[in-house]
Amino acid sequence: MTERRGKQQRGIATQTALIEASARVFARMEYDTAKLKDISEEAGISLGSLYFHFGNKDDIASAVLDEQQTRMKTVLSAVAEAPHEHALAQLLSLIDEMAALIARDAMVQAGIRLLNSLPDELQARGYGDYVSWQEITQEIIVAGIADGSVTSPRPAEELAEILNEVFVGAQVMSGMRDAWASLPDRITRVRPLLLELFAPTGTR
Amino acid sequence: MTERRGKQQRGIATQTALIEASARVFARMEYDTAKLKDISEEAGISLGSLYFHFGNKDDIASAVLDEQQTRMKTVLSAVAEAPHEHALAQLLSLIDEMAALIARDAMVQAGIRLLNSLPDELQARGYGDYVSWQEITQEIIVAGIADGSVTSPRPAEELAEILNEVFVGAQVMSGMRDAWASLPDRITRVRPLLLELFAPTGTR
Amino acid sequence: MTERRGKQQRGIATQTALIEASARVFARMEYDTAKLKDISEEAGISLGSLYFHFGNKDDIASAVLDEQQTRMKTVLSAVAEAPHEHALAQLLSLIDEMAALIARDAMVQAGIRLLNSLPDELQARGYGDYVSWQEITQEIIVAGIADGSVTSPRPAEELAEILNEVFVGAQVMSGMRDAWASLPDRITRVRPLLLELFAPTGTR
Amino acid sequence: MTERRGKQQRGIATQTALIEASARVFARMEYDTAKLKDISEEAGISLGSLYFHFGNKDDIASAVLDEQQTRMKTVLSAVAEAPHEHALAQLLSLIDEMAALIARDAMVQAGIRLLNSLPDELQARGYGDYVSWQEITQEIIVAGIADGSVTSPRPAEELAEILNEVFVGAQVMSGMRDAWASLPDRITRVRPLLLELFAPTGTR
DNA sequence: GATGAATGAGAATTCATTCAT
DNA sequence: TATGAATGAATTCTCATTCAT
Repeated sequence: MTERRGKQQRGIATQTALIEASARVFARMEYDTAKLKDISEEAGISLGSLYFHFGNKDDIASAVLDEQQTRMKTVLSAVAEAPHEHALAQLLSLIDEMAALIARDAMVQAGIRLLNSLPDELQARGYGDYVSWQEITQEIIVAGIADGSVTSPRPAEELAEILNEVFVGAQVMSGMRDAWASLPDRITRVRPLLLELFAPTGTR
Repeated sequence: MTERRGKQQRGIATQTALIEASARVFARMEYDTAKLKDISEEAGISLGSLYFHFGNKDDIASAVLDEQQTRMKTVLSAVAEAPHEHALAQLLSLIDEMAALIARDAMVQAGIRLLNSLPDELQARGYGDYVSWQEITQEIIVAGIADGSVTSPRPAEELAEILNEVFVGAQVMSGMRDAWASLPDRITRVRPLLLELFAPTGTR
Repeated sequence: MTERRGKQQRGIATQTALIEASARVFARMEYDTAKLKDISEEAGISLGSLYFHFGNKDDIASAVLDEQQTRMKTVLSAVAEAPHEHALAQLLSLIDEMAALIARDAMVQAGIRLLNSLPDELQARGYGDYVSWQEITQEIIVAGIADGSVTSPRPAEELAEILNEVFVGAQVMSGMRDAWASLPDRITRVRPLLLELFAPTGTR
Repeated sequence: MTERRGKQQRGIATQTALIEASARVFARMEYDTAKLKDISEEAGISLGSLYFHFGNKDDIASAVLDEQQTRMKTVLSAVAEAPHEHALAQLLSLIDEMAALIARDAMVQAGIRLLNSLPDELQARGYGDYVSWQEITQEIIVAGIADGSVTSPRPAEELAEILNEVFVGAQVMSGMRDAWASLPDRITRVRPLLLELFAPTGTR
């Protein structure tokens, strides 16, 4: 019994190591560019073992994407539960936290890069879409409109879309330039623009 | 003479067809995902012929990137030569024209996508960088500061960087959603933000 | 431990089989004429496996050349350690042994043939040269001059060069005519000439 | 008529240029290593034209080999017709002349190299063999035995074979080291050995 | 669970040869 | 005659996946 548990634990450790190595690799290069050998070498674990734990390349990417979503949701929940003056403050806080997460977590970086280079089968599995993130921000924006912190006359959907664009732009540029290290700074830098977006000067 | 020209023309026609087919393929998928057979089939030209005109996959990507740069420079020159009230107007016009170009031209779309999926050797050849574009916009911004149309207290470099972020964000989102068709609209939509960026309300 | 050794052994066995099959193929035809499929079929091992063990065609040729050198050095050492009346006897013995080795060992035959058909990259790796063999014989000749067994007034370097020519001539002819089978006989046949070379009649 | 003759002349000039370019290329590398494009570039003549004049790669090699034989026969005849004290002198003279020819004539160099790297079909066409050369020298040796200039007790065939070996050895070494430039010197250097071969000291 | 080895289905690339002009 | 272009049949090489231990 103890032995079995030992084995299980060992297996889980391997699996974790593999997912983390995958994240590091996928954060560096596209899906097709990343070779399973790169991953097994990055993890220091044999290719055979990789296949014991994951059925194929797609599954590994899925695992990374799942883990990414988990980590993003954790941040999301934390922000949701923290007290905020109003919805706009919460939204800005969410963006800050998300930027910080991306900057520090290769798993999330990998997920971001994977979204742009996923084969069709995986796209179909429901990854490969910014939709859910956009829905979340949109909800907060709606709340902001309700509580008066968002005064822009634009519809919530459009605001969410624009926010997304700006955020993605900062992500892409920081991803290209310095492996996302500069993302938090970049976000800080565009905050005035976002404020103007959500609460234009004339309307405040 | 005519004979020679005839042969050259045929070759040039094939080469052009190949570059355009490559552009369509690279606009759809990453460098590694795109197979040379995809290109040769898209062009209706044999793989062998492809290799007669281009030495290898890298060379084809290079040719696409070269042609992209040519087309972007054409638009750039046109905007530079057109009369504008002031530098800021010129900058906004440039962005509009560039968005329109991207939306309609697979060559430019391919170039954009290639920038994110280029193998190292090609990166080294001087592609793979937004730098030159950023320098161009920065120059115009400097002119705008000089002629008073840009009133933001931020340094020109930072303004250029932020503009770039917003533009790239719109590119990426439109690229994912609808093959860049919505890019011009997206740019139109963020214009107020850009105005606020370059000429903040309090400073106008 | 046993398990690991078992796996390694299997791999080594395959590798050995591949090198030996390569030797047989390269002994029969030039580098460019030999196809990797010839080798993999000769070895009864898949092309993929060949690439698992050797990165490319050059590496296989290198492996063959390395093994050839090893085998030649083995003979060399054996002759060096065996007792001889004088250096000239040792030299003649070395030539005999080398001829016998060439006649019986496809690895060495392959190496010989490869030397004439190696691509430039491999030439550069230090193969593709008779120099070291010539240096060895030259050293023995110098010893022969010292111990009086070599009485020719020619400089040692020239003697080594001429010896080399005669030896190579016999190699080439036997290689063309009967896959090196006749080499030992040919060497025996030219012995009087070699004696005359090292100890001319008038000087003995 | 004149026009036709003009055209024919032009064609012959092209053909000659092609054969000579082929010779230069084949003198540098093996049959399989030499690419038809190498030849057409060396000649400065298009690949298409090459195929107009020669049916395929084999035919080009054949043409080179034919021309080589012509040139060797010319030297042979010249030596045969020149007056000599005795057959041995003629033989040595023949070897000298042949060495000089090889050293200066890329066509002959090409032929030599081709002999070792010819595909089977060409071997079958009667090239690929030193036999005829050996027969020629053997005949002279027989004459030498008859006129007393060759005093070796060895049979003529063996003498011819050994001569061949030594000559080939010198060819190969000079071919590898300096594109056959040193061949005449090498031949001069081994002359005492050859004398000893044909007229051993004790028998003169 | 884990590993090194093996495999086959592509993918990139080469090149003798043919074609259209 | 001559040429640039085109082609297809190899050939080398890659890599996700499977296998044996």
